[in-house]
Amino acid sequence: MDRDRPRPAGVHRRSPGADLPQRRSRAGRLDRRHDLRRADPRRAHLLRDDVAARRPHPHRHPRGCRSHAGRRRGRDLGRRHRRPDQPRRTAIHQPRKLSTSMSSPVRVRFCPSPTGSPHVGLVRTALFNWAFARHHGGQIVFRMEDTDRERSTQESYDAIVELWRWLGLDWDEGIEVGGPHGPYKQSERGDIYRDVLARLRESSYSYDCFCTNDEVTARRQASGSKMQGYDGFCRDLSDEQRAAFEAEGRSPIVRFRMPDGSITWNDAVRGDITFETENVPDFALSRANGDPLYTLVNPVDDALMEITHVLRGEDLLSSTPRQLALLEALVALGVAKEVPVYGHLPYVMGQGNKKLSKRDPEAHALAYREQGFLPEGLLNYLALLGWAIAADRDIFSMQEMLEAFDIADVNPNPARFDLKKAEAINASQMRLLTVEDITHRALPFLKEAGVVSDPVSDADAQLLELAMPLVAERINKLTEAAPMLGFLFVDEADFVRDPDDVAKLLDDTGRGVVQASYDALSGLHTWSTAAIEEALRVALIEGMELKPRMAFGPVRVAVTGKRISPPLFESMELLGRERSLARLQSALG
RNA sequence: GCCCCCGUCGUCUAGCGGCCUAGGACGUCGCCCUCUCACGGCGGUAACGCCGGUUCAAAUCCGGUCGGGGGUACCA
Repeated sequence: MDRDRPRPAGVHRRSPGADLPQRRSRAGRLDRRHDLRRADPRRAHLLRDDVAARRPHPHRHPRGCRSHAGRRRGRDLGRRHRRPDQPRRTAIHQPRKLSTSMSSPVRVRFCPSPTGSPHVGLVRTALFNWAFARHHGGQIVFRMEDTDRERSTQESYDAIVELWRWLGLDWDEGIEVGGPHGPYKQSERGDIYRDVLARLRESSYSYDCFCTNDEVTARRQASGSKMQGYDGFCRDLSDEQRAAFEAEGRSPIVRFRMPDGSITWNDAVRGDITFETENVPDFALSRANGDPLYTLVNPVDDALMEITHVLRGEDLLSSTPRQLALLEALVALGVAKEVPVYGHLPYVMGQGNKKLSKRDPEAHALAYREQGFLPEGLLNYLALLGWAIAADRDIFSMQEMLEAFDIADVNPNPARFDLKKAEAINASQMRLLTVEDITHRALPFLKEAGVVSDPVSDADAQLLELAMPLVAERINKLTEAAPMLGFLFVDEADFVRDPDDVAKLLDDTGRGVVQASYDALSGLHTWSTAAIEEALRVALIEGMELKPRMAFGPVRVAVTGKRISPPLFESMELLGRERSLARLQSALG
């Protein structure tokens, strides 16, 4: 075996600048940039603003352009039970010059699976793709990965589209809008996959495999191998062996033949990542019934849709060497033009140290809309999970984000989803809105809660316009407007007071305060905020020598029904003399 | 087991060898404002996982270690 042979220098992956250390730290992105800057200040700038977008071939060091002559070939690590007399494939997986011109436009994709309720991690990934593409003036393709017939649902599909539209994550081609690379639902691309699969089978990049899982496991156990995954048994089947399997009635799956050697790519978020392919078993491209698998369709569609940058979740990182190898095969077969740049975004974690799962209530993105979040608020918060616009600032618009966004600035470590902070960010975004805007956005919630009529009557609209300034500045979510405004809109017959608040504040003392208030207000000439306040202060603070807190509490409960309300005097002005006095009266029992 | 990723306050982050007795935000605690709530203002709390190495100088570079996470499918 040649396993002990020293590796040729510069094999496949090392940079020409051998003096430059291969750095890997928690801020790998910084190291990359630093290296680049040192290498050539002019390029450092380029990289930051343009090239980071359009990194060279993923198998090359960013400083790129190394010939692959010295690349390790045919390194046999003894895996896959290859017999010594068998020929060894060495030609595949030979990196080649690819047409990754700096000027080719950025193309990214959203590619959710319509299974279940869309997850905030999915939204964060989409947001970074969006910001990246928009920053570079690129295009976004929206593809629906619905190959899993069992789990894909129309409800989920609709929820995703609705969510994306609500968030304003727009796309240039894909589902719902069409485009030149359609269809954009994988379930409608069966012919394409069949065709690609056929070409792969004709080539030596793949082979038919007749093994069952149990057989593979049994062989692993028998050999004492600790490796997991497929063992390469069917790699070089003779015609006789093949015929024997077929005679047994077995139908094969198509397996990709992983090349020897190592695979390195320059991850847009993490820097160089290398896998020895001995640790990457041959993988299935299709089921025995011919159905293509994700392992095939995802890279094929990226290739066919001419995706230049694949920014996806960290959970897919370990499948990247397989995809890269397949993509290179597809390039060799003329199916793909080039291999995209890959970048792996960190996880969004939930409570504890687990990836936020669909079981966690915080995971459901659409729930935030129902809870009264602004799309700006959710997006702003999600952007903060792994990215920062500046050292001392975390409130920004999507416009500001797309201007500032650089994928190389994305922090590779996983982030925990913090609902409190999400709410605080949302609150800050809320304060940036005008009262008119908040009114407009709160309207569906007010209708839903039955506070205003639907459609809104003129009277309700008028009152709302006067009342919203009182609440707009004190709510942190859209849903908080309804409970604050209810007392103003409710019919007198339906007006009720919170029993707890009544018990606490409308005791004997409280009723005395209400009586005094009634007396002070019933004769008031002008029913205005200032006049009401003046009258009550004279009667309660000066007359009864009450602390303001003690004085106005009972009045508040009497008039608004709650301990917590918009400012009292303004509220009473809006409510009007008659209704205010009637409520004071009715509170007396 | 094997492979890969990640490691700065409780949480999200800034940090690009000296601007760091480590900055901001959320949370939390205290105070102020105040008719409730919310907003707003002021102040406090709290972190470079550990051990080596390189260097005049390390949160930052290198190695190791420990810890966390993911993958290891005819799922995606």
